[in-house]
Amino acid sequence: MYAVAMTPARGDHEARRAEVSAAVWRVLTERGFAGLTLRAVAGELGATTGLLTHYFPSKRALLRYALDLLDEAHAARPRPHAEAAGPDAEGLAALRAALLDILPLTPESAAGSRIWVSSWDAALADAELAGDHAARYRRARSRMAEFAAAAQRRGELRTDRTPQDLAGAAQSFVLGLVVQALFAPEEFPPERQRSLLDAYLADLAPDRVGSASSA
Amino acid sequence: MYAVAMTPARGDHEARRAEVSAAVWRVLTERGFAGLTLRAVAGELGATTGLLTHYFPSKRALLRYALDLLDEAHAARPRPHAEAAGPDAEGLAALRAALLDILPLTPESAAGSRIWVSSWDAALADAELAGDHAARYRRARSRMAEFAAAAQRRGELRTDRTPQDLAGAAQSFVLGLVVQALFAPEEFPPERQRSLLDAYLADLAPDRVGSASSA
DNA sequence: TAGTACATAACAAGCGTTGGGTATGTACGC
DNA sequence: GCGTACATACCCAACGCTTGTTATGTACTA
Repeated sequence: MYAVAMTPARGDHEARRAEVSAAVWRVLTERGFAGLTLRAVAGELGATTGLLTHYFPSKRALLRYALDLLDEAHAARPRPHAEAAGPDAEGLAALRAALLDILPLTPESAAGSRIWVSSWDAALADAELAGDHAARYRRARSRMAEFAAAAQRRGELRTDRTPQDLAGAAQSFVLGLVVQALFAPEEFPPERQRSLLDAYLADLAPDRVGSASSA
Repeated sequence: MYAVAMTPARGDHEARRAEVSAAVWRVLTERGFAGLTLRAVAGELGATTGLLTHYFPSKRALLRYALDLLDEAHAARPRPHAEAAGPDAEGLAALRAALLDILPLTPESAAGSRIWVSSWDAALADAELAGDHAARYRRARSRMAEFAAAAQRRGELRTDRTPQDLAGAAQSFVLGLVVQALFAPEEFPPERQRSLLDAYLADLAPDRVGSASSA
């Protein structure tokens, strides 16, 4: 339950930190990094900056924790696409599910995407944040590379590319689609995002022989 | 000539504004948007904030002008890829050239990419800036859609997709590749960016019969 | 009584912006 | 050719405000 608990079991330190992080997310989606101030976060929380400094030593620490938590929450959340593909989906279905999970197909995931895109500026200017991001994307890539390798073994993906190239290319495609969808949501509605992704994946199928024959 | 003229022909208003914009670019590449202050720009220029306010009514105006000028400069710059493909290249070659021009293949274009990615946060929080960006990307997409349509007519691209879908997908792919290259430059060196793009375009070829893709 | 969980208030630093001051031009009547 | 008049191009100093951070006070809990 994500109810807006007034006070979360006084003394529950970790829950309070999570609540603060959620307030950070809200501020980021609404005002971007330029609008992320301690007072804005506190206001979003109905509290004062004194609360924030009680739980976090600095603004940077607060931000890193919020981003970490967002990433974890994304990884741990119920995944409609992954489950639709079956909990132990392998190969192409798993790859497709992983890619779909990145796209801003719902308002909530759009808010999350918005935060990640926004965080790129801060990250590129801060070595530590950049390292966090690089690690995150690398991890996602290697996970997808495993799916791609399995898909190749199953004959679902063309084998004239390495799984790493397939994963890197697919992640590129999806990340770029996220950006475009954020800037032109009416031009890239969920259905089109899905169809573009499926078209992309269809082109990665192994060469079919004789499907349309001509000399 | 891009010499660092000490004073650009006193009275040359526009040249000064361009110089200021260049200083903005430098600050953005080095410190990101969080570090973009009038004092930083002035310091980069060896001047004071008085100079800036003399040429621009506000910081926002200064930023918009700098981004506009960066976009124009990109569009007008000598294009090695476009020229290699021939000045009047059409179809797939033109599309490939346009896509290559977006990738951060050189340190200079990497700096430009860095600025654009950084600007996404500010843009997503500012309707006017977001409009500028959306217009820019839309324009680029429609240009590429024309190339794609020509390529289809020439039999260079598969025809079971609309030119708009092909352009949108290609731009997504390239934008995402830009992001990944910025965060993991050692993993996405220029050669790999190029080969990933070429692999992507190869998959968009019309279905070939019987010729397993040579690789 | 001790400690946690805050609110409150103040701090110095830095921000965008403003306005006054000062050179350095250009225009023009003489 | 020269002095006056005015505009341009800046520097400099200061304004009011916001920022992250710190210190202090206070209520509640155990």
